[in-house]
Amino acid sequence: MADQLSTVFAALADPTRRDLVARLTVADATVGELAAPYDMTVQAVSKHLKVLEDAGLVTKGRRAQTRPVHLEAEVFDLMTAWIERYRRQAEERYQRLDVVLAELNESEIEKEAAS
Amino acid sequence: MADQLSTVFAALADPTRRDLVARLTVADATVGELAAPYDMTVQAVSKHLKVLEDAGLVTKGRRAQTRPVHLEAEVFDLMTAWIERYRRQAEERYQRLDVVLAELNESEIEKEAAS
DNA sequence: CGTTTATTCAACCGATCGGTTGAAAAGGAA
DNA sequence: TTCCTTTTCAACCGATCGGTTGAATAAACG
Repeated sequence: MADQLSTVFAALADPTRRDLVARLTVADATVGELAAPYDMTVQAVSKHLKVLEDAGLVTKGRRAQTRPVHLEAEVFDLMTAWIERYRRQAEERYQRLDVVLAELNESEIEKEAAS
Repeated sequence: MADQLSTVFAALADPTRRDLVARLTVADATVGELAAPYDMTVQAVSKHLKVLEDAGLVTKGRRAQTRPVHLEAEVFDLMTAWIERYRRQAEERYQRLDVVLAELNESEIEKEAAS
C-alpha cells in the first residue's frame, strides 16, 4: 500500500470525508447515522468510512448489528508534523534571503559612501 | 473546480509532489532541475507542477526559456487551520468526556461512602 | 535565418475513484 | 426458526489520475 501520509492526505481530499471527520469530532456515530444527511446510498458512505479507516483516521467498534465509528485524532499529528516541518524550512529560507538582501544593501551603501 | 482545501490535500497526497514541495523549501528551481532526480519524463513532472500550481502551492516565473518554480507557503495555513480546528474540537470533546467520567467516578465514590 | 534548449499541449493507456445496484453476512426480535 | 435491521461485499460504470510518446511553442545562440 501507499505510505500513511499519502493515504491520510488522499482521505481528506474528499469533502464528504472531511465532513464525516468534522461530525465525528462531536460524537461517535453509526454508519447509518453518518449516512443519513447525504444524498447518496449508505454503501457509498460505508466505502468512504473504509477509506478513513485505512488511513487510520477512524476505527469501528461493534455493538449489536451496528458499528459505532470513532475518530482517531492522533493521526492529525502526522500531517501537522509534515506541514510544519516544511513551513519552518521555507520560513528559514526567507530569513536567509532577508540576510542576503540586507548584506547586499549594506555593500550598496558602502559603494555609495565610497563614491 | 473543487474547493481549494480539496485540491491542496489532493496535491499533497502524491509522494512525488510532496518531494517537490520539500525541495522547493530549500530554493526555487526550474522545471528541468526539478525533474532531473526522478525516474520519469519531464512532461510528467511538468504535470505534477501544474497540479501544485492549481492548488496555489506554487507559482512559476519566466526567465529566458526557463520557468523558475517558487513555493507559496501561505497555502499551508489553510490546511493547518482545518486540521487544528477539528483537532481542537476533538480534544474538547475528550475533555468533556473526562468531566463526565470524573463525575461518574465521584458518584461512585459517594455510593462507596454511603454504603 | 536555422538550431538548440526548456517547457507545455494533446492524445492515449491502464489503474484508481466515487458512485450505483444487488446480494450476502451477522445480530437482535417475533 | 423466520424476519428485520445494519453493514459489507461484489460487480459494474463513467471520470479522473499518473504516466507515456509525439508534436507545438518560445526564447536564446550560431
